[in-house]
Amino acid sequence: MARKTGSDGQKTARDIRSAALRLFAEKGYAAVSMREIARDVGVQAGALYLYTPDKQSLLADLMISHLQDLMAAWKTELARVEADPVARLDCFVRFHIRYHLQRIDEVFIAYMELRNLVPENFTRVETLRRSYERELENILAAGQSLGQFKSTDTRITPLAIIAMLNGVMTWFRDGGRLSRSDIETLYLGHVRRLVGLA
Amino acid sequence: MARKTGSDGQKTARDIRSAALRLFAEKGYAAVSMREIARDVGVQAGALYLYTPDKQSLLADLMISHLQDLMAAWKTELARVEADPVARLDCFVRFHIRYHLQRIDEVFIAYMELRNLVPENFTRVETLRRSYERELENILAAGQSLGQFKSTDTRITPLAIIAMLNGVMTWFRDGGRLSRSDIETLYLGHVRRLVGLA
DNA sequence: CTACCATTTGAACGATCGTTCAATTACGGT
DNA sequence: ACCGTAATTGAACGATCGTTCAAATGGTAG
Repeated sequence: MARKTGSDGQKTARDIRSAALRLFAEKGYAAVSMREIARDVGVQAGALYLYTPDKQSLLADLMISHLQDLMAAWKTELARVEADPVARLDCFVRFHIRYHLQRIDEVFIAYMELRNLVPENFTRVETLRRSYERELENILAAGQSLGQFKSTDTRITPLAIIAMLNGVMTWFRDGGRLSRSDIETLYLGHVRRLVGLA
Repeated sequence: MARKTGSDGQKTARDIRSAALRLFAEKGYAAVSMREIARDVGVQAGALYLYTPDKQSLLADLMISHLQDLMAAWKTELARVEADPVARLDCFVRFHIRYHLQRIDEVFIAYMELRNLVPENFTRVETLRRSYERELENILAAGQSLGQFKSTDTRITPLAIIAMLNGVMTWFRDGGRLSRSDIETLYLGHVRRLVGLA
């Protein structure tokens, strides 16, 4: 028994990625076997290797894709906003929350599975994260130089803000007391005050 | 060959805990074998079972102990502070950063290894975390009712603050540009502004 | 219809895992 | 010195892991 009726390589590829993403986020990379991913997709473990060279590449690819997509999406969003640092900060906060709340599993692995990357992949992921963080740094630096934001450490304050925003992804669930829009607004308030805006 | 000269059960117990803590934090629970922990300590894997019923108990114990110690330490600290919410908030922020910067591995596993707990242990850990979070909630609620802090969501704002504080543990290293005391002061500034102070 | 490529299976390899337990040795108290 | 308990070893069990690959089957184009 081999190839099955109706098999579709492109669909299988997508299914593998999405199963891996979900299972890695839920149980952790090391705790999820290739057999478990395969079972979830409905194939045998050996089939996965037609789509990924190995387990590590599967994880790295998921993480790197996420960060690249994030950056591309941010750039698109940024292009729609006026150059004013206050408007950009608002935009960043809302974007970050909205984008990540739609990709909770990606956020999880992007932050929690760094330990499972081999050095080369770790470096690539770190570099991508760093460039995203630098976007917020630039906004804060511009706002501070215009006297709009309080003068703070422009390397540390962005880290603080992003950590705070990312915290949402650990507890938020649709159907709770607060809507996604509520969260955006609440956290925008936190951030605005934190940087010294009303 | 069996018991070795100079063996000391109490020392071995301590060594096992500290090796497990370090390795779990560094590589993740699922990625670390009992053999690796044993090797680190200088015994065989079978020896670990004199000290812990199983691997899961080792993890759960590390996490639960940490949270219990944290709460005890916080209560001790709190007893030294006047009842003023502003003073208490300051105290909480400095305490949280100082305490956790001395226990980076514990923080790591307390947040990153929840997924690897069996339901019963998960519940116990969640309960302990929740009671710590409630301490900050109480401070904020008191400060808001006295008009000292801006009126915000007293469930969400503490989560935001703790997430932000915990972010420090992912990047701080001694010997960098900022000292621990610098970090405390910087983050206290963030938090004070965030709650509408200063 | 045929040939070729795509897709999948299932068996197997070498490796490691969590855990158990009988045997061995060390230590301390009487 | 002797005995009982503590501490450790090392072998082994049953299980699972990541990965490879030859064989088998499906689908499509000419």
